[in-house]
Amino acid sequence: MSKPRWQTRRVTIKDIARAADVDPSTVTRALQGSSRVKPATRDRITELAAEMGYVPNIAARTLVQRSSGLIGVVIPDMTNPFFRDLGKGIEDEAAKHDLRILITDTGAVEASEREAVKLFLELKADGIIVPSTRCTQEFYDSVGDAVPIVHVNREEMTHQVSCDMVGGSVLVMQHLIELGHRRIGFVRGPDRPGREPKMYAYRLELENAGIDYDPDLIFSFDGTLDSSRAIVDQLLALEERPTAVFAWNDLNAIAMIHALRERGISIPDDLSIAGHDDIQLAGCIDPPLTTVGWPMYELGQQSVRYLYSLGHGQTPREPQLAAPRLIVRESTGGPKTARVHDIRS
Amino acid sequence: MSKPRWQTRRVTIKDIARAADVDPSTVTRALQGSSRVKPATRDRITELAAEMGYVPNIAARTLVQRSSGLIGVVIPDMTNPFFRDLGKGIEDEAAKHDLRILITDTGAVEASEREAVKLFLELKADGIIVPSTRCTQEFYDSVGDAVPIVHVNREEMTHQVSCDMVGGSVLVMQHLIELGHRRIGFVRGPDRPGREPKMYAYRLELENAGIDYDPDLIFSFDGTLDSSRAIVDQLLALEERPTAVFAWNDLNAIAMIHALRERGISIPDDLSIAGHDDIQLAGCIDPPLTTVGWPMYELGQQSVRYLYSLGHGQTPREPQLAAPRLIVRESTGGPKTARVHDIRS
DNA sequence: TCAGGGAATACAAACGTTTGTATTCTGTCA
DNA sequence: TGACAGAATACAAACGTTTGTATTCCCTGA
Repeated sequence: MSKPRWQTRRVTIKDIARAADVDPSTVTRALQGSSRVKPATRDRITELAAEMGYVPNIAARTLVQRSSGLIGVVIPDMTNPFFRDLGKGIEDEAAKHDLRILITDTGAVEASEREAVKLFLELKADGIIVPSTRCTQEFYDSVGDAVPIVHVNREEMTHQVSCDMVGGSVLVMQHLIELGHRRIGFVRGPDRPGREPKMYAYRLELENAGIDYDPDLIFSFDGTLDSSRAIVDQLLALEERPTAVFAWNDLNAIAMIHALRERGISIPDDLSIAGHDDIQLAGCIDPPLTTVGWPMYELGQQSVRYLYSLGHGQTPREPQLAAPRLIVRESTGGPKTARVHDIRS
Repeated sequence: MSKPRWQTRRVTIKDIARAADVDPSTVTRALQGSSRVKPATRDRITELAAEMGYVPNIAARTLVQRSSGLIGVVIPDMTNPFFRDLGKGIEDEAAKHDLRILITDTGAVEASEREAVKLFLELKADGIIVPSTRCTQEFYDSVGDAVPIVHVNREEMTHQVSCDMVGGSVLVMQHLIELGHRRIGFVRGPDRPGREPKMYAYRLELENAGIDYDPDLIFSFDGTLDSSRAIVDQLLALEERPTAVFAWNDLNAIAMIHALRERGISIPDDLSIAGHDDIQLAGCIDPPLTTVGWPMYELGQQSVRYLYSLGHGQTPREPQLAAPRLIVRESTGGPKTARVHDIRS
């Protein structure tokens, strides 16, 4: 294995020190703008550093400071638009604290998530943010308190910020029930068993409306297109079909709409469909999708603030749940231009 | 600022050494499975390490090894499904070389991309992979050769692997022309001026078919929904409308289809539309979208192999262009079940 | 019994920063 | 002129690994 030409020695603080004829510690202080060094010297050093193409060595800094200034974000599926705004919120808020973010996509695989967390631990990240974890609280307990970890949308975790999932689903269910639907299908997804806020809201609102719960109307979605298709087949095979379906998310809803239309079912005339997440495409498919949206950007910011308080030994104030908004579009018989309902309207 | 309880001293190799009554160097070698340490000792140490909850400090290792075992991936828009498979390919291939990957989403902003590259440089990454860069070759020249950098889909860059963009677009154009279209619209996107393989293929095939190039049929897409909508307005305002449009990508195509239908245009009867990328949803919108797909996973693997050869001073073999496949669906009058054409069929 | 040799382990320096403390310098005031 | 304060800078240790070399140990064979 020949010596790679890439690992040629890079410019270090010592090199700059030598060039500027000062001590390395002065260079450090100059570079971090410390008032302990004379302005003239500082300028000379800064200029020299730029000139020489100095690139700080995070590893060395991390070693002595025992923290890297990095926040790790562990995402199950980065193509889910749900996480894009979250990530942006995290990044912007992190920047305010001079923190930089690094992302890992786990493909929603539990083992990858563990690997990702381990990686960030090894990197001495200042914090880790985990939306929609696949691992258990036990795992997170086991990694100890080397670093603060904040979960997103996992209310059962110790440190978390979340959307008001129940509230969002309640909005959808009330909307469907107000439209007169009595047989409402529900698609359940990869939630942790026993912790299913959407399902909880579904049953709650059925009960409030005096509608009996029918297990035949519960379908299971695993995230794949095939699974959406299978749900449609299952649904159409029912003797007494539902008149509305609350899909797991927008991708699931869109795939189901497609499969239903292929089989000659008209949306929303024969069947209403509501999604979840309000992805960008939700408004520009045919028919446009009724769905629930969330302030993910703000949630991202919140998660960093929470992390930051944890990291500084403060007890973070109880995070309030992010409020959902219902966007009524044509897939449930809504108007051509979407109508938006906040939770309080 | 109270001392964060998180930075409590962690278990180090020295701690293990003390517990096992050996020298730190022996612990290192035991942990990396060196044959220089007696199997019995090795087992004892490994066990002890696990027991004590040892987490390696990447920073320290990076410092002495002058490389972190990390590959940085700089993605313009992580929600673009185009990059998901690429990322997976990168990750899997990287794992074969004991490298781990870290992702940054730049939001397609040039300045963020520079920041991201800088970060990976500071982290002493072993390599950087940049799909669809927004920066110039000059910038990448300026960062020097601290680390190998491989670009994806930027044929003008020194080190790159790419899809056969021209070939893909040729497939689309030939398909449309074979269908009898003579007025074919083209949507141009954020390509670097002067380097527009799609545009090149568009004009090439027009010429081959003896069709005059009409600048009125060229539209511009900036990645937003509004932009797609604007294109539709512009298109419909034409005196002599196109009968087919080659969209910039699937998202653009889907948004255009929606806007067109809103205005009463029937797809594909009044207007055929072809997309680009073959995202997951392309097959399950209405009408299903004719598009071009790419072996992104393989391309991801290829990029790591390329990186690896660079990093080891080998001249990487000329990477062959990844071959496109045309998926003909209903949006250009294709059959109910998609028909797939490879470039040689 | 001892020399020789390989296996196993210990030693020590190095990686590039940061930071607490010590030192030198400069100018001011008595 | 000399003492002193404060500014500016230098010194040196430390962070946690890795790795080349040196040392110790144990066994074999003569």
